[in-house]
Amino acid sequence: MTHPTRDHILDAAARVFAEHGFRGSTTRLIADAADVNEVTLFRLFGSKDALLGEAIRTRVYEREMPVLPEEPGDAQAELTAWASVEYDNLHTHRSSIRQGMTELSERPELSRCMATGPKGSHARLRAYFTRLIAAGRAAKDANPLHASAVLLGTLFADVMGRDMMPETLPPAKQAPAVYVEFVLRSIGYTARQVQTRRRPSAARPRRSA
Amino acid sequence: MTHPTRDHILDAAARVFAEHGFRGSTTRLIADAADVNEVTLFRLFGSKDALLGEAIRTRVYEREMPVLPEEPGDAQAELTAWASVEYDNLHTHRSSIRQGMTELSERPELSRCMATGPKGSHARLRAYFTRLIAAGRAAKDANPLHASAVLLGTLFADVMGRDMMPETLPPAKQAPAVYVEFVLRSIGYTARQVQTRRRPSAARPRRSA
DNA sequence: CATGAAAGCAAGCAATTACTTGCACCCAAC
DNA sequence: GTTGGGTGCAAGTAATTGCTTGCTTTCATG
Repeated sequence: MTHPTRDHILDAAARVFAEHGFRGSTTRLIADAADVNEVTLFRLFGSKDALLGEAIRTRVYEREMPVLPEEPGDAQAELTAWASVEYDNLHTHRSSIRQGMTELSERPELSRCMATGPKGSHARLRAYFTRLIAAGRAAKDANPLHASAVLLGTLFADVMGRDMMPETLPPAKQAPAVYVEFVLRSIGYTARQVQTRRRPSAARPRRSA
Repeated sequence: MTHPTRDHILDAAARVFAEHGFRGSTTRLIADAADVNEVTLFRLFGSKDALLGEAIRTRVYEREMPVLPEEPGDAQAELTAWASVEYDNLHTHRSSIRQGMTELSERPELSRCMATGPKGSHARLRAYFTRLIAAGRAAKDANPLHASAVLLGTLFADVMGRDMMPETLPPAKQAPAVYVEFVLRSIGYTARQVQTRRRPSAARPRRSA
């Protein structure tokens, strides 16, 4: 209970930042949003830079990322589940992400913490595709980096563009599933049961080793 | 020659906007970039809003868009050519596009002119895929809206993300071709010569009707 | 050369903004 | 009860920013 208002202020600062960006987030605006006196901001955080820096780091970029199974089972289902979480994540933070992207040129110190999330997602996704291909469940000449770039890129672009032009996109509820299916088709994914049909009743794929 | 400096100033304003956004584009900064006196800006354009509004409209969003043939011929080649132009376009204006996206909430009047470009691209692309499918050159159950959303989205995301995390993307020079091939695979595209192999020496596809 | 439109220059104004200071207040712990 | 850490409040400061004003300079045209 040393600082009961710190979290509260950081939340408010992150909200204001998402809406107005760095320059637009005046200390008055943040203080009003947090319902504290403007002076309190400076006493607790020292400066606007420090406050917004901590707010952005802790409320936007240090979020948990979904994981993919080590060993691919039902790839369609697993990737759809993964993509849905990623999609919701992106959607929730779309304003902050937009603002953060434009701030990159003026605040390069944010660059590293901004990129870690997507980089991690890409690494996990590419590894998953690599395993899928190695297991012979997708075309041998399929390129896992391309598949990952396309799937992640499409999710990202959907979230960024939907507000402005929703009619150019599939319905939001189906979007992750649609994109996953599209990508799996391209890499020539074959479902497990088809692959292992010879063995009797292999309907339920084994869990990861 | 009524206003020899107008164009010059608009160019400079667009450059400053791309780097600093609306709030960051002070009239002093624009005047310096255009190498004119600050007062001239107000005499010629009236206000910062009017100046930047015209600059953004004319220098960023009223650009020419590449076209696709009415009748699909060599879809791989045609789409790659189209995507390359679109990609370069996006790349050239990526900073302005980023800035514009964040400004949407505060300057909704820009929304319409921001969306026309991508909406047009999407419409053309979807129509092209529709014809390709109707011509029996792609899977009958392929969805042209999905294909268009994925291809455009991937191009967009590539351009937006490459500065920050290039290692998660294919090399820039190959990117458009890679994405086109990936999408064509997914919709089960079959090249013309394969389709019309029965007729003798139909190597060169006919031009559009 | 004379004229007039357009640009430059110096100065300033009012509003905003990040940040500071000094003081009063509240409330839990000793 | 009193002490003390944290907060609110009022006021202020220096810098920035959009925009204006008054005047001088430039320069192509008649």
